[in-house]
Amino acid sequence: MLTIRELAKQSGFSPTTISLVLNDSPAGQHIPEKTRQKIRDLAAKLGYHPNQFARSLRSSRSYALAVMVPDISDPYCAQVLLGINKSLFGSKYLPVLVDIQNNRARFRHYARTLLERRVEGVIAVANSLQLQTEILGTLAKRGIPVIVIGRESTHQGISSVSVDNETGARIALEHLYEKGHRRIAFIRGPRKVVDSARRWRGISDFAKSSALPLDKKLIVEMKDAASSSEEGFEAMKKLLRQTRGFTAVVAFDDMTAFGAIRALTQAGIKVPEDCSVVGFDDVAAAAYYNPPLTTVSHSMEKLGNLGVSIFLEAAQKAGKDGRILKATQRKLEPLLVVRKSTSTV
Amino acid sequence: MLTIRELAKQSGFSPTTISLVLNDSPAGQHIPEKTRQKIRDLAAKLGYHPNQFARSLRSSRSYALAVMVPDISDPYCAQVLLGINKSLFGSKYLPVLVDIQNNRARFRHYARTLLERRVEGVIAVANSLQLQTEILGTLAKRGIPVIVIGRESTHQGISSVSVDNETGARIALEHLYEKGHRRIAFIRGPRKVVDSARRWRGISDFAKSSALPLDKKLIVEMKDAASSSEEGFEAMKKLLRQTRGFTAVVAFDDMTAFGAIRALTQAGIKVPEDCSVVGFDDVAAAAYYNPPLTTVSHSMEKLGNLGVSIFLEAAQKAGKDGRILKATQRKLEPLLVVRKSTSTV
DNA sequence: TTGTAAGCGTTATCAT
DNA sequence: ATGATAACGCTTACAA
Repeated sequence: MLTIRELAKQSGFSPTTISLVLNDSPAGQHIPEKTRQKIRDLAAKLGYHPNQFARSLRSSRSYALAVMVPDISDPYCAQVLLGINKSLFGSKYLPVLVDIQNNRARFRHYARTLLERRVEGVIAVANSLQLQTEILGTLAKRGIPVIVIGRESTHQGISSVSVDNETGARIALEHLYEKGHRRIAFIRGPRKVVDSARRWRGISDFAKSSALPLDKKLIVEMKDAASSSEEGFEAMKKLLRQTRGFTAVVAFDDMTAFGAIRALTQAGIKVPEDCSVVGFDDVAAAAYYNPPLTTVSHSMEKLGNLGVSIFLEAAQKAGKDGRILKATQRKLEPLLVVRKSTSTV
Repeated sequence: MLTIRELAKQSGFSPTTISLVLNDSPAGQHIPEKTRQKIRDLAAKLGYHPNQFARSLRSSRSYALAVMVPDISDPYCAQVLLGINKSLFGSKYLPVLVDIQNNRARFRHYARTLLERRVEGVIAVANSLQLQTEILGTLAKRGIPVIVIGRESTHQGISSVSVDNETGARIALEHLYEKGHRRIAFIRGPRKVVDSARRWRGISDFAKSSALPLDKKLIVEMKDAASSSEEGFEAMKKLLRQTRGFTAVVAFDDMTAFGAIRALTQAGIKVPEDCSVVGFDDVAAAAYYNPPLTTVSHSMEKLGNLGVSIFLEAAQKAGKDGRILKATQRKLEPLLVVRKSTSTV
C-alpha cells in the first residue's frame, strides 16, 4: 500500500509538504502553485489514498455516524434511512447501521461497541417502547451527539426531530369531516406509545371545535405495538361486530389502516365507496396499497435529512472548539396526502 | 482516554503483558493466572477499552463490512439487510450501509470511499440493472471479498447467493394449475432484468410438460424495472382491455402483483374469487396486502445470512494465511407461500 | 515470566 | 517555502 513517505521519495518533497498540499491545510498557504500541482499530479498518477486508520489515530475522529433502528424491516425505518443516506452523501461520514431488533440486550451491547469504535454521533430512530433514553443518555454524557428521530426528547443533551402528531391527527379527521362524514370510527394507538396520546388530543380538539360527537362505541384501542397490521385487522373486526353505523375510520397509523382495510374488504364493505379510511405515516406501501391509502405524511425522509444536518453541525462544532453543541429540538408539520381510500359520503 | 500505558503504570506490569492478557494472545500462554486476574480486574475497574484506531493501524483491519444496496427504500433490500444484521451480530464486524440510489456516479464514489476505509468485505444486493459487476470487480481484484446477493455471479472472484428463479416460477404456475386454472395470464419481467428470462424458462418448461397452452394474448412484458407496482397496474389494464378470458395471473414479482391486483379491483374483478394472482419475492407487504398475497418466498433474510457466512469465512481465512478465498456460488431453493390471493376455479 | 523498543501512516510543531 | 521530528495507542519480535 502506497504511503505518504513513499510518495515523498518519489516526488522529492517531504511528507509534510505533501500532507499540507493534499489536505489544503491553512498551514500550507505559502506553497506555490507549481509545487502543489506536481504533488497532486503524482498522487493521482500513483493512486495514493491516505490511510484512514492513521488519520483516525492522529485525529481521533472516525468519520462514522451510527444509525440505530429498532427494526430494519419496519418500512417506517426504511424511509428515514433513505433520508439519512441522501443527506450524508457528500459529507465525509459513512453510516454504520445498527439494528436493535427491539431488544434491550442488543441495545446495551451495541452502545458499548459504538463507544469503542468512537462513532462521532448516533441517530436513533425512536422505538415505540421507551427503552432507549437511558442508554442513549450514557452516550450523550460521553459527549457524543445523539439525535432521536420520531419522538420528542425530554432528556437534556439529546436532540430530536419529530412530527406534530396533534396537527397530523387533526388534519386527517378534518379531511373526513369536509368530505361529509359524521359517523366516524377510530382505532386508537396503544396507550404505551407516546404518539397515541398526542394524536388523540388532535382528534378530540377538532371534535370539540366542530361539535362532532365522539361515540364510545366507535372507538377501539390497540393493545401493544407489535404487528399493527394484524391489530388493525382485529380492531376492525371487533368494530364491525358491534355496529356498522360508521362511514369512515381514522386509523392510528398506516399499518393499522392496512389491517382495517383488509377486514372491511373481507366483510364485503368497499373502500372507499362504503367506508373511507385514513392512515398516518405515509409508509411506502401506502402508495401502492389496494386501494392506495389517504394518509398523513410527515416525510420520514425529511426527518432523516434534518437529523443529519443536526449531527453535521454538532460534529463540526465539536471538531472546531472541542465544545459540545447543546441539544436541538425540531418539529415537522405534517401534510395530508389524498389517495384513493377516502371519498365523500 | 485511558491508554494501555497508563494501565501499565497503575498495575505495575508492562504494556506487553497487559496486551497479551487482554487479547488472550497465544504468545502469552505462560502468564500465570494470578497476573491475568489482576490485570483483568484492574482493566474492568478502570473501564479500559483498547483504542480501535490504534488497533486498526497496527493490524490494518477495520472490522467493517460494507453493505451496498441499490435503493434502501426497496422492501426487498430491507429483508436482506435484516438477515445480514442478524448474522453479523456477535461477530466483531459492523455493517456500513451504502445506498447507491440506482446511480452509477454514486456507485463509483462509494467504491473509492470503501477502499479508503479499508472495509474488509462488500455484500452487494443486486441491482436490477447490471451496472455493478465492473466496479465490484475492481474491489475484488484488490483482494476484498465481494458477495453479490440476488444474482448469480459469472465474474471470477465474486461470490454470490441467489435464488433458483426457474424453480420458483415453476412452483408458482404449478400451484395455479393444481387449483384448476387453465387460462392463465403472465406479466413478464423486463428483458433487461436477468431474472426475467430464468423465471420465464420455468414457466415455459412447466407449460410444455403439462400441455398447458401459452396464449400470446395473455402475455404482457414490462418495460423497465422502475416502480414495478405502477407497471403491474398498467400491464393489467392493458390485459383487461384486450380480453377477460383468464382466471389467474402470474406476476413477475410482488410489486408487480400489487399493481395488478389494484387494477383488477378497480375493474370490479375480485381477487381471488374472480381471478387469482401469484407474486414472487415474499416482500414484507405481501403478508398484509389486501388481499394477502400468495407468492414465491425465497427468504431474503436467509440470503443475507448466507452472504454474511461467506464473508466471515473469507475474512477469517484472509486473516490467517493472508490468502484470498476463492469465490463461492450458492443457490437457494424457493418455497411457495399460499395466502389469500389464489383460489380454485 | 516480564519488559524494551520499534513501527503501523499521518499530521502538527517547530526549525531552517 | 520546505523539512525533521515527535506523537497518536497498540502489538509483537526480541531481549532480559
